[in-house]
Amino acid sequence: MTRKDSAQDDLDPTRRPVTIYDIAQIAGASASSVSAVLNGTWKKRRISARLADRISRIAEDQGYSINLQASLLRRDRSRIIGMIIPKYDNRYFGAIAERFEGMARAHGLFPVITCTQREPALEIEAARELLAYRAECLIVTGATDPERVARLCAASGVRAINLDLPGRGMPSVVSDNFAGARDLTRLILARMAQDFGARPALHFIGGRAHDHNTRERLRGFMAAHAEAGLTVPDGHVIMRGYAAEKTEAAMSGIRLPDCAGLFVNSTIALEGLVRWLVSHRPPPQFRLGCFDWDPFGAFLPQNVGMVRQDVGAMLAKVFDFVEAPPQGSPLVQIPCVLEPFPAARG
Amino acid sequence: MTRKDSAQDDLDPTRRPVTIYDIAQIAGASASSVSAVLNGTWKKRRISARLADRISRIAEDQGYSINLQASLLRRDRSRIIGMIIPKYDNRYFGAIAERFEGMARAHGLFPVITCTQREPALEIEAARELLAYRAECLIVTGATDPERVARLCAASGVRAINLDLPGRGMPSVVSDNFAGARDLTRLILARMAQDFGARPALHFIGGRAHDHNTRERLRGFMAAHAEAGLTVPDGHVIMRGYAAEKTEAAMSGIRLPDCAGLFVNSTIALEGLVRWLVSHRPPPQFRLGCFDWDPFGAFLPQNVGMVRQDVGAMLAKVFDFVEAPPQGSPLVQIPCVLEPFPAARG
DNA sequence: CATGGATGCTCAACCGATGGTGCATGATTG
DNA sequence: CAATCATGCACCATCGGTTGAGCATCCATG
Repeated sequence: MTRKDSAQDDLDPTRRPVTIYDIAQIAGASASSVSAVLNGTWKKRRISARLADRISRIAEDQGYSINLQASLLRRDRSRIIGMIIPKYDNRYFGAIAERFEGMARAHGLFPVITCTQREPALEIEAARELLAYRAECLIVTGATDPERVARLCAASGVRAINLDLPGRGMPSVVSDNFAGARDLTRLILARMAQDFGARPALHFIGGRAHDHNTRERLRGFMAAHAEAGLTVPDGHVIMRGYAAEKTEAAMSGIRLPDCAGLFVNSTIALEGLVRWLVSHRPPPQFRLGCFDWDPFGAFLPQNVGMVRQDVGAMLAKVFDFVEAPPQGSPLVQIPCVLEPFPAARG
Repeated sequence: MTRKDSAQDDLDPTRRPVTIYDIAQIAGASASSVSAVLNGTWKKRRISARLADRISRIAEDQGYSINLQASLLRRDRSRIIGMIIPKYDNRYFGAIAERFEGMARAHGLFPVITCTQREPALEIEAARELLAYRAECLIVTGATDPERVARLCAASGVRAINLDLPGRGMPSVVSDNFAGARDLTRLILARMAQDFGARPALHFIGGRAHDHNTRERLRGFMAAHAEAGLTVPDGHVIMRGYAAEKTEAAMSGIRLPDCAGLFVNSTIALEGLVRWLVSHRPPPQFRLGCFDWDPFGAFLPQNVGMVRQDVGAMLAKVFDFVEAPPQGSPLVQIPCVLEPFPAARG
């Protein structure tokens, strides 16, 4: 094989990628013509179809790949849309990431997602990096300190949109956590009445006391109790964070009554609960409901229903804001979907 | 507020980001000095600490953010490492994405992940895009056509590493699907013998017949039957794809014997099975095991165990290859971890 | 006081693509 | 046959950093 078969002789790691100058040389044309042909502006620039054809062919068999670094440097828009997200590995955030990518592509944007492990330092770091790549817009999902990120973006003139958690000074799209939690609490109470003829105040487990979503859900939880004429004792609300281990430990630390109902705040907390269930017998009369959805969560026999956040609707709203920046900093609440499970299963 | 408070007066979307030239102007220094100071090479370039300090301070309060597009264009390395992955929204791929990001950052690389929905066209598209961003290396996870991607990368002189599925012509890191499936099959058979005193040939459900992993797992499934002196009837192997709906439909299409054991090939198939279980009664004597792990899968009462792929070990090997490109195209198999669940639960 | 070496900084050529401007040619018109 | 216009292309500045090379200045040395 001679050196000339360009795209074929691989293996050489020192070979630099083909540029428009290489192609210009081969075609006996100028780099600007090559550029025009390859980015589709050749008609406007009055390049002949003959030359356009020749250049396209050469680019093809040289395996040309545009250098977006260079292209974007020159252009005014990067078409990069960034997202920072706490985790990938649960269904809620997994679904957000996946839908976000799909919708971004559908809008002709290049999505870059970074996962920040709920660590404030990583969030800032990730935001900086996305800004350095000149992202046009940043979607800030479930951030611990969205305002800090918002300031960073504002300083660079980049728009930021909050998802999942609200923040001052930027548009936010969140679930209607209050209504979702209230409805779920009602459901658990109703099922307990139906199955056990009793309606004790429920326990609330998981999340962080200062987290907006947890607060809203707790508010809904309380509202449902209030409307049922129930008072929730202090010890019934247990918020030690989102990690599964923390929930597992918390469960070991309390004594549930013989007839108990549990409001589980997130599938991660549910995972902890489920670990606890392996080694401890649940109370004889036991029901639970979970805020957030997981396909397998439905198969816990005591689970009466799950609240599913409407990821599609949330992202649709986010992209509305991307397309048409809103006035001010609206807070949009998207209704959740309550999925009750069939009764009488355990 | 006067116009001079640079980083503070936000809101103006037409404002261009601050460049090293702006800073040079303010500092009364040259752009090259600013560049040297801001990228840490100033000592080597014999810039005085005094000037370095002044420049740093100015950069700080101008809210300077380097334009990586420009920086990377000039440098030889992009430090971008790309990954294409079929989905985010199951625990296996979610864990891969999350670990990958963490490890990439630990190696000083910028991870960019793209999710391809198992669509060959999207895979190629995504690979092209990552190459256009001049990624230094591409991790190809669970691709439907890894060789095509490999050719694309080779043509650009970019290294590609296969993860989860092997491919010719590039290093591959995959699970030891054969051993994992064999061990899981043994476990299911043993539990059925223990619980029901019977050991019928199991059913295998989920996956695609031409998928490498499915083939290997089927081989392990068969090997375990063979060593137990069992023959697997033709109708027992049902491979109609990975989607949950397909598994659900497939389950409705077969009649399980009264004493049945199921090898479920992936948690996605398990999700389908679980949907089927809602509306249909399982056979009176029923056990299952699942290849792939999910925290909630453990709570299906008939589930005797799950095979967990060792994502940490797989990615560690991948990054070994990233750091030190191997000779040739080795295929590394990483052992899976079988997690048996406590017996006597249903 | 010439010589040599450090010190502190600037100049200018890149990296690869883009697009405004302008120069030849050939075709068309008065 | 000159004037006008369309056609087909090339030239070159530019985007924002990076970096080899080089120019002053200052201090120490013989």
